[in-house]
Amino acid sequence: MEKKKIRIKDIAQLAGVSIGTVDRVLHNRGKVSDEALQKVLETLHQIDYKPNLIARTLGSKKTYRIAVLIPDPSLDEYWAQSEQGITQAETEWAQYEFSIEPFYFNLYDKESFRSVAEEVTEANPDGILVAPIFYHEALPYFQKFKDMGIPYILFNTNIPEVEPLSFIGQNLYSSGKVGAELMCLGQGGSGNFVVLHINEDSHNSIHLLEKERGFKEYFAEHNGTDYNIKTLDLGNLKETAIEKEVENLLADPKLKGILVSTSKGTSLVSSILEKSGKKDIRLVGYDLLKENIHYLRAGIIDFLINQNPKRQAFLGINYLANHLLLKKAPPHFDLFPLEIITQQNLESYLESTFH
Amino acid sequence: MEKKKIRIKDIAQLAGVSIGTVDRVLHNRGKVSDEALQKVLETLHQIDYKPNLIARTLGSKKTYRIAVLIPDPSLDEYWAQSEQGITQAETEWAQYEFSIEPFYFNLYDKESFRSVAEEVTEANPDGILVAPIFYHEALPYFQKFKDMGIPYILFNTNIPEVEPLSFIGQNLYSSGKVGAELMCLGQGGSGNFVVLHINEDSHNSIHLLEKERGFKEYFAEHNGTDYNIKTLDLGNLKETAIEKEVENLLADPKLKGILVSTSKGTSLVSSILEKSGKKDIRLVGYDLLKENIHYLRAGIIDFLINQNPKRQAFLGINYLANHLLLKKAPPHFDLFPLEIITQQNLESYLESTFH
DNA sequence: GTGAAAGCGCTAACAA
DNA sequence: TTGTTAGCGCTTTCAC
Repeated sequence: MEKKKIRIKDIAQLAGVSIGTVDRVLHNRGKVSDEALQKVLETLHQIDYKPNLIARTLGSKKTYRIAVLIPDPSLDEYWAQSEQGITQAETEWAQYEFSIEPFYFNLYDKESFRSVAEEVTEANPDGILVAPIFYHEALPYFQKFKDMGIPYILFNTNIPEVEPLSFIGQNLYSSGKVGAELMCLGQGGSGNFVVLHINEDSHNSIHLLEKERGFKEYFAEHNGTDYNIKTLDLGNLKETAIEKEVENLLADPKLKGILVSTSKGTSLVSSILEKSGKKDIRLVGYDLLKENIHYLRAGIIDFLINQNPKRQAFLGINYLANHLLLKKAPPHFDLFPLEIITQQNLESYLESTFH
Repeated sequence: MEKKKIRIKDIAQLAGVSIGTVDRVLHNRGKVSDEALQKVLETLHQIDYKPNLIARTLGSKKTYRIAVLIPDPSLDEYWAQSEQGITQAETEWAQYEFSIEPFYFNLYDKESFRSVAEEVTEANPDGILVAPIFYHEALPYFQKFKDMGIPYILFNTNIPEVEPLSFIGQNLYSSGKVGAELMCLGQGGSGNFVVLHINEDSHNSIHLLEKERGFKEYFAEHNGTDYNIKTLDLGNLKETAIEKEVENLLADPKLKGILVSTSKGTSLVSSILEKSGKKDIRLVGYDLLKENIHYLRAGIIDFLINQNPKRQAFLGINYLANHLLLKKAPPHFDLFPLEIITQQNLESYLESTFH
């Protein structure tokens, strides 16, 4: 049971070489003669050496630089919450040699993503945390990062084929199903239902389409034929135009419920629904934005699904830091639970440490 | 922006004393003259010193011992989940010199709590994590721990008057309200509803009574007079007797729903309800036990409220470790969100790293 | 190619 | 009561 720890010094002694040589072998850096190499490798085989990571980081003066590539937090409350998570992780790691360099792109501008991603490659960081919401624009950069040997972690939106070190986020297909379940809860599944995409380019974002797919699948699984699902994509319209469209929807007497696929869109639709005075439309949306909290309390929004952007980003930095500093591999996937927020459990989410 | 790190050495220089003295002040160990003390405290005030924990653990050979005082995990699935959280925390802190010593008592035997708590005091650990489910039996031990200067953190059940370093758990009053909300969702609030306490000594546990209080309060706030709430305490009965009682309940044609206040009780009631064949009774219970998961999937249970025992225990160890190692104060309260589990979001909870 | 030696920031033992 | 110093295990530099 009681294994005494083996140090580099011990290996050196056993192999009959110096500490420096062992170090060179362990990290294959510097030049080592074949003879020495063999001796060290052999003793390494015979024993179970576990490097003391604490000593390693203390001894090394390297400071790691992590780049964060996300939408500009000052333009969007959802991303502001992500940024909070990053800041929190930053302070927790402050004692070590870490620096976090933010790179913000415009949520509505693919070009800006491109140019900012370019800056990231120029900065040549030791690790990257990125929310790749523009699929096509992001792809080539991951190839670059890979070529440069820079590890990257994705959050919010996954692109499995770029093989990130880790993905942090939710299963959006399931998310859509949960949305549908909440839609039907207690009111049956018959009538007209709408999925609303607002404020993002839904064609380019698997993101929203996945939610839509799950939503429809739930109905297909659970209901007869007595329902109708409509999808509306208001991504490119101005606010007044969106308002018109939503009002049109609400005019439908058979409309039973709306799922809004984005957090910001949820606020917008809530305000329109409130103005309309209609009380019997079930509204399900996303995330604990200020306005959404307000409308949930007011009973306009019936349910929110929480994506927990703050914690997503927080864990992203944590995983990267652990990987770089302690060579500790993060999970390949960290899929967050699909948290359902209602009037009654809302406060418990707001009070708890991580929301 | 660019804060360079402050070392003990720097403080010593600024204060005009030696690093030994600074160390003594920081940890108030050894003797320090008032004059030196003042000088050091003053410079400490002026700067923001963050000790390098890596260097500290490397330099120190102290190994901290944390005692964990909880119900025997092998006798109860809920507590088995707590234990998992402890194990996980243990591995995360493994690199530092930490050891965790478990002390298990019998969930159904107050005497065993007493004797095991006695063992804890004899072990004289550096910190204690405890789930004080027996109120009266626990009280005197906290006094002892306090006298011995051992910090303790409570989870699951709070006893504010013993002034723990931290409490980790849920607001049970709100939990009862959420239970009531889920009870009424989509089916209105009229009819007969029951709160069932099973398998624990509810008189001695504020725990369950708080949930009950919240449950009733919700109805008082939201409904007219067209409802009826009954409380049933089956704590001391045998399984067959419980079964009888529940069957009696189910015979009531006006019965609309049941809230079961314990996780184990939830399983039991589910099996009875399933056998009865009644499909229209709404059942709300607690926690992701294996059986509960089964009954939720089968549609017998409509909603589960997740208390997240694993994470509660995990954070307990974490807070203790941070306190001991980093002198970092944990939050006085860490109130967990009241997570609502449905058929559709269940998998996302099971898949996610922390459940 | 290799070994020796000086740190990294902190603790703890020792001398003064 | 105070200052000095030798580690902790590893990295990194610098002679040889």
